Amino acid sequence: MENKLVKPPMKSSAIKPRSRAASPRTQLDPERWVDEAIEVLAKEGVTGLRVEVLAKRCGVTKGSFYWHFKDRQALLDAVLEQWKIGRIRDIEKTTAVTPGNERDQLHYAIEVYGASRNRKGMSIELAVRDWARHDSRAAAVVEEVDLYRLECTRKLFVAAGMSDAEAKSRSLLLYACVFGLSLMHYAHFDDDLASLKQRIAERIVSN
Amino acid sequence: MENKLVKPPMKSSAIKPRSRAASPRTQLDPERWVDEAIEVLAKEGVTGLRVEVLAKRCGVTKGSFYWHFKDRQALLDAVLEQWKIGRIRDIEKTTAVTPGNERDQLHYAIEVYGASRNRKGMSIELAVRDWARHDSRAAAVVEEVDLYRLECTRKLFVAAGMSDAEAKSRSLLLYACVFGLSLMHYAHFDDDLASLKQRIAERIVSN
DNA sequence: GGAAAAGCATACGGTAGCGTATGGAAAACA
DNA sequence: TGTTTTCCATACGCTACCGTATGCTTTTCC
Repeated sequence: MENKLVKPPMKSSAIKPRSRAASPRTQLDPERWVDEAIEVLAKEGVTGLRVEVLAKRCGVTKGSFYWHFKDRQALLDAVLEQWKIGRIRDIEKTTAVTPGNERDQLHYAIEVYGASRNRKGMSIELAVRDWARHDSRAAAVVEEVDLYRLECTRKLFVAAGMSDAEAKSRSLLLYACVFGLSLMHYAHFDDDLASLKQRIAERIVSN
Repeated sequence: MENKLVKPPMKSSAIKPRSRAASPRTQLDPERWVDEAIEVLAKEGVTGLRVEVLAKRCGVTKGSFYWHFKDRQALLDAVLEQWKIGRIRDIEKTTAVTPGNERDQLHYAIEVYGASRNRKGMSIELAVRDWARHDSRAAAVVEEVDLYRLECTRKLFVAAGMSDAEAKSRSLLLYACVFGLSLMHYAHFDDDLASLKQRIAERIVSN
């Protein structure tokens, strides 16, 4: 008893935190909670992220939750942390400079968010950003991620031959457009949305 | 009794819905509720738009609310309707074609949202768009407003001498960027955010 | 001035959610 | 095997909501 930690020990390794080697049985949840929480966050937003709802999704009750987390806020913090880690790792993958095809990478960075695929990722993105409008913790994380992203694509624009000032403005334009598009409802604005998006991408990336 | 209407009579005129000409006394609230609701919506989001909270803000109790509205959903519908009306009227004002200075109008349309002013308007905008992610009614209204906006700026781009296809893509780029920027946290990305925004606006509007 | 309606307050039942307390089962350890 | 620790279920009190019922007060109308 008296074990209410903000974060449980998290015995390092991914599976089987126990000492023995063979016990794939009841499968206890170290960070399963956070993964499931992010799912709910994407679909319902922060306000829909209730501990009793989450527990039901995990097939357990609140009792389990409050053993792993001090309170709801501790879960929210963990969600933000995991989201940040994941985003930064993703950005590094996408924007690692490979001299010669920087513009292709920029196009890829645009497409990766825009399409039907990665719909879930964008849902999380929007949920976190809306969250950030009311919560300073979330706002801080979003700022961190944004600055990292902006810096990464800025480097790509510089590597593609642009001035520093131009690279900065293009970098901001790129992400603003990506997130903005995901916020709009323009499905009936044109028959050929693909080429519409293509034009936009060219406008962002080209000289 | 038995007067539960989805919308009360709304005796046409703006003030004094009564017949007599002189009774500026207790000030009963026909659409005051909706105005106040939009305030709350901007600050707390749809999920924060509770009838008891709203009633307290209006200085009354639920009893009053449920006389004016059938239920919470009726208020939400009224909010959406009023938002739509207001947006469309605003767009018409901003983008009315006055031959010769279409590009200035486009720049103005960008600035009008971007700056410190109109912070409240953008809060409402984002709240409604987040709302639209979970509610089909809100989504329909957002789509309507978006298509109207996109069409208006499209005409401006055409009037400025662009091809139809180019005008469409620029129009979409414009609004995506405007909303996207309001979603990001880039305050520390550069010392001179003003010229950064200026560059972006040029990229959107210029040839 | 009195009846009728408008506008609001109060009180009630019901649900959902948070966090706590406590006990029980299963695993780990000795 | 027995004790300790881990992990989870159940039950509780509390608050914030929604929507309804009912009654009171102020206008409105005749």
